[in-house]
Amino acid sequence: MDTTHFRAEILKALGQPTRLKIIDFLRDGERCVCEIFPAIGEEQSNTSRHLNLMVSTGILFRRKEGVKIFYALKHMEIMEIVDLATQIMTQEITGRHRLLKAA
Amino acid sequence: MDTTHFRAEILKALGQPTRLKIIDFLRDGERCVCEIFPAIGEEQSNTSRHLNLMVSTGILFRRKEGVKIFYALKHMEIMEIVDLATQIMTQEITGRHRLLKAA
DNA sequence: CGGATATATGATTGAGTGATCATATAATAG
DNA sequence: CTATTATATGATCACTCAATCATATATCCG
Repeated sequence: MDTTHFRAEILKALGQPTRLKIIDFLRDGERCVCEIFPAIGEEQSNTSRHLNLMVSTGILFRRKEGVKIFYALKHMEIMEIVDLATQIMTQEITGRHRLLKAA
Repeated sequence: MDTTHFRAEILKALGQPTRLKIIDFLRDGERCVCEIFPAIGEEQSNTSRHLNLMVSTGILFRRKEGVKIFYALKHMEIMEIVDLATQIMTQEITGRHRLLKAA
C-alpha cells in the first residue's frame, strides 16, 4: 500500500498557521471552540472549519458536552512533530546568523 | 517573535505527496535530480521546482558537481517527523479497524 | 415557548498551488 | 565550436484553500 497521501495529509494539516496556533493552544489539554477562537484571534467560523478539518484528518478528538464542543489533541506524536519543526527552525535561524556574521 | 509562520512553512513543505516521495528517496543519502525524478515517477521540471522549494524552506542541501546538482536532507529531524507521521497514520488505521469490527 | 449562547455550514472571493509544456541556461565531451 | 546532457524557469491552467459574511442548527435557561 502506498501511504504517501495519507502521511502527507497529516503533515499538511499541521502546516498551516491558523491550525498550528490551535495545536499550540491545545497542548495544555481539551478546550471548547469558545475558548479557542478568542485565544488564537480568529473568527469563530474559520476556527470551526479548521477544527473540523483536523478531526477528519484524524489528529483531533471531539467531545460534546451540552452546548459546548471540546477539542483535544489525539496523538502525543503531534506535539513531538511540532517540537521537531521548532528545532529545525532554530537551527536555520542560528545558521543564517552565522552566515550573516561571516559576511 | 511569533514563529508560527516559519514552523508552518516547514511542515507544509513536508505535507505534499511529491515532496514526501522525494524526502523518502533522500533517506539513503545525497542524490542528483537525474536520479530523483525517475525514482519518484515525476517530470524533471516538476521535480526541480519541488527541490527548489525545499531548499528555500531550509530543509534540503544543494551541492553542485559539474553538470549535476545533488540534493540531500539537511536535518535529521525531518526523518523523525516523517516517522512520527507514519506512526499516527498506523494508529489511525488500526483504530478504524477496531471500530469497524465492533460495529 | 422564546431568547440567548455555542457551533456548524452555505456561498463567495481572492490568493495560492501543482502540474505541464516549451524553452533557457550551464557544463562537458568530442 | 557543436552537440549533448543536466537542471532551471516562464507561461499557463485547473484546482484547492483560507477567510469572511450571513445564516442555520442545537442546547439550555427562564
